[in-house]
Amino acid sequence: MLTRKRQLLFKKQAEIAKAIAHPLRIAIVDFLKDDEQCVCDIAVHISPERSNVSRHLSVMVSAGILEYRKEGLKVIYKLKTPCILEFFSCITAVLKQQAKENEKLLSAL
Amino acid sequence: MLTRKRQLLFKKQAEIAKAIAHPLRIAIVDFLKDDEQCVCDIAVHISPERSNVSRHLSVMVSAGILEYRKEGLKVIYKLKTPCILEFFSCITAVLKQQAKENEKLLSAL
DNA sequence: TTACTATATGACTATATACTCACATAGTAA
DNA sequence: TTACTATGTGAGTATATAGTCATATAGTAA
Repeated sequence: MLTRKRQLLFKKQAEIAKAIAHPLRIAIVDFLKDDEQCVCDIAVHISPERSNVSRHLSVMVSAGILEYRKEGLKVIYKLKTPCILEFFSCITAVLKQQAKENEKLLSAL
Repeated sequence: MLTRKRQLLFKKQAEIAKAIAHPLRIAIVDFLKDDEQCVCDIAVHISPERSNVSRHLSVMVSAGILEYRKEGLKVIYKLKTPCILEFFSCITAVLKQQAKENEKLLSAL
């Protein structure tokens, strides 16, 4: 059985993974990959529902994925742990494999 | 705004991320990192609730993270996309950074 | 001060997810 | 056939998450 210590580790890891596991949040992370951005620009780029964007941003801040600074009226978010981006290269690999399998299946029909 | 195509991509990526984002599922992936394992051993190692373990396994199979084969009565699961493991090294980096910050905060009190 | 802009949050509803129990299925062995 | 073992699933409840609207806060500018 798992030790308490390992259980705690897996729980923490799951919290971080959960904080990424949403289409809009992934879109936000992708949008932030090169540069920090204000909520205003994130909203324009990702989704017009400001309050929803705010919530998604705060989920990722709580999880330690993003950080922000205030500049006048604007709040500017940026990736705190850019290695998150590597995660997507793996996910993309999973998706490619799935596509390959579907292709195989299709050609067998 | 996001194109439909990119929205679809982010949705797919989120599905895969969601399939990992659970403490038990992470524990299972970790348990499978070196070798394939039957449900019986996974249950012994991770959690005694067989039906719950079954469900978590099927979530990850649907997402394309795991695959399985049957051998007699046993069903043996293995990682289909081992790059998932790299994901954890990033998550661990996030956790380490958080720990460092907490330390800093503590020493400032 | 008032009016304005950018962002965050409370409260609510809708939906998704996790867990549990009982039962079903499928393979094994007598 | 019956009895057994390993695994999966239906149905229910409990909990978590997402999205929306209205409102609050904080900074700016007149």
